[in-house]
Amino acid sequence: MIKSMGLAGSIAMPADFTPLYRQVMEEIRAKISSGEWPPGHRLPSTRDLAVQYDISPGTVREGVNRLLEAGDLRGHQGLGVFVAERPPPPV
Amino acid sequence: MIKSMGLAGSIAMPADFTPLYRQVMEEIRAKISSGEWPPGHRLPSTRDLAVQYDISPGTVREGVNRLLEAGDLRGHQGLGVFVAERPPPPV
DNA sequence: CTGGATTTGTACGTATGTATT
DNA sequence: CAATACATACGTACAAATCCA
Repeated sequence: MIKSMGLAGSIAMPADFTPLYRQVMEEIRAKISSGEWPPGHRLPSTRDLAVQYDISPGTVREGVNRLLEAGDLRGHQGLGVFVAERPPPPV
Repeated sequence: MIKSMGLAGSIAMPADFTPLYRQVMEEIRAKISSGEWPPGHRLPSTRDLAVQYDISPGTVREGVNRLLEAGDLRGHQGLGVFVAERPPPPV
């Protein structure tokens, strides 16, 4: 689950803070690794993910963009974002 | 050089259109490859690059973010963005 | 065939927080 | 303390592609 922690206006930021967009990446990668979202699976729309996580669409997009760049996901305009058929090559 | 081509309001979009943020990535990678920006070199600030390219800071950031993720660049808050000392591992 | 709805992709803008000089 | 610069988060707008009634 993604917790925004109410950063704005908070007194102190925890040392182990993980940015929301990175939490999004972790959530998605976890679902892929666990098999909940197998290769070819279509993800919920950006807007739906934003509603689910209670964060802005732009922040979801930020995380998804990096997974697209990394090769974990494949995006198709008008269709959706899908789990890559072949996992990205390890570093 | 980055040319925005005046997308908004244009009659037709060229088939070989490359997004502005990708042109930014190419420009930066070209300067790194050519040796103009060697490892450890500090890049101009995001704002300065935006002025140079005549695009918005957010779009520069979009390209820089992906190069940071890919390992080509290293960012340091309050300091700037630097060419990575060691090039990212090839895919 | 046409038009609307949906969804990704791109671009821009604003605000705030954090780190360094 | 002030200025600079990156990092994050949110928001808006429009274009392009797809699907479907």
